[in-house]
Amino acid sequence: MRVKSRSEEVVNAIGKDIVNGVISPGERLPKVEELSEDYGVSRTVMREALQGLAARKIIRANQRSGTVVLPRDEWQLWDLSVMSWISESEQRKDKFLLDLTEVRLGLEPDAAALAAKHATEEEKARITACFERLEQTLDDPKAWAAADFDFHLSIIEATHNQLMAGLLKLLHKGLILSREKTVTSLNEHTELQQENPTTEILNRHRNLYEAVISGDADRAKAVMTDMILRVRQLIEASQQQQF
Amino acid sequence: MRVKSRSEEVVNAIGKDIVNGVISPGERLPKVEELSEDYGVSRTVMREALQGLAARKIIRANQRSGTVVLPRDEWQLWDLSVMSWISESEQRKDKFLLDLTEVRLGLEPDAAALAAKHATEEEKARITACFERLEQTLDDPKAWAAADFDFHLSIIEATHNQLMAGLLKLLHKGLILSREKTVTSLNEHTELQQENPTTEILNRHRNLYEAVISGDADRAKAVMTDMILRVRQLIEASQQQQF
DNA sequence: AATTATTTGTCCGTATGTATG
DNA sequence: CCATACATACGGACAAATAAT
Repeated sequence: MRVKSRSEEVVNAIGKDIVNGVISPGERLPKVEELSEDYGVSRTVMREALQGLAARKIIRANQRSGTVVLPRDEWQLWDLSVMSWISESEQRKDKFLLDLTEVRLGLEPDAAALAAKHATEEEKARITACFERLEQTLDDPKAWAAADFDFHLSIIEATHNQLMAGLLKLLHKGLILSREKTVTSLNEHTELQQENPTTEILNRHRNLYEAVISGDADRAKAVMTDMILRVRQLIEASQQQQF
Repeated sequence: MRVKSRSEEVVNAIGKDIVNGVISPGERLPKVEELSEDYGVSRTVMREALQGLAARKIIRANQRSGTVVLPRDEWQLWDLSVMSWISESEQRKDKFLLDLTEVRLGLEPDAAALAAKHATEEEKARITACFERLEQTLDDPKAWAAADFDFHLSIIEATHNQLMAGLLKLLHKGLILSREKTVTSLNEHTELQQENPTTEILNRHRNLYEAVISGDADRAKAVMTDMILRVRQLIEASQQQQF
């Protein structure tokens, strides 16, 4: 396992505080020397940490006038660290999951259509292998989640659009983060709502799989749209229920 | 204007070299001391620069074994700096512009629909103001481009989805970068293709504007889709022509 | 308009940690 | 398990920018 550097730790600590409103946009951070004392690291490390936050457009450093927190709409949300801080934030995580799903709804059906159009034989073979893994892990939720991730990934990477692929990869990682941090587990919830959800879900995946492999872009798009709409329903239901 | 720090300059220099294949994925960079000598900066600055590249998943630093360039599919493409390097790369920029447009096609129609559904009175007023600015700048290409950017932004921000808004903002900035670096200017090209493109384009924008203001989500989505498909046609035509 | 004070930005000598052979 | 080579971390000094006086 990869061990986090000191500056990464500090980035996470300060980043979480900012996301959770402990420090608000517009406020000024203490100067570097003070911060480095607070967090028990050298100025070098603290400077690197501040640069990490600045790269994500969360703070801006100005000579003499100090370092300030930038307004929320400037933050670079499409970053795994920022996503993890939001996923852990009680105030933010619900809206975050819905927003992610909305973006997914725009992109992933198109990605499926592109994959149906452009997948090479090699890519189709990989998609097939991923689907077969899905069939075999119906009874093991953890293995199924991993297989599901790989299945979607194999389709995403067949789009031959690196920008879209990178974005959807990040989005799915965000979804996983979001699910991990959700106490009222979505898995448990789906089990409550339906008698036999897994075979129905597998059939949806089979539809998608067949559409992509057979090169039917329109059907792939439609099936993917349905799948995500279904997920959104479950999320909305699960979030309603909390009150 | 904001002046770039030394480390930012070094990030750009090395980043461009990597994007252009001067240094390839898998290759190892010289050690920090050597690099800092090559670029005429201190080790501190070079370390900050390397961290900037590492944050974008372009390199990974390992103790003892040194710093290596990561494979392309790990790079964080959704970053303005990375986008600017690609936009300046002769080998990459054409595909990049098409890929961007494809992502736009997935997202922005949905964003328009969301805006039509959720825009507040205040946001509608801003959208109206932006549209009126469009009407008034028909004869000034530079002012029109700026007004166009703001018009799209005003719709994007009415989605009430910060993730989508941040993404589309970045995407539009990427489009601008891409256009700036394109020698065979798209503007000139459109003028060659049509007699009177500007009024037709304005009418498309009026359709979109009216749909959003009247809360007609389906129409807003359809009009936006048409607009982007039209842009894609022009891009494809312009890129074909280069040979 | 000039000076000063404060804070970030830069430099470098040194020490420590860690993975590789 | 040791030696080596590299990134990582420390801290004191100075440079540059700019808000306040």
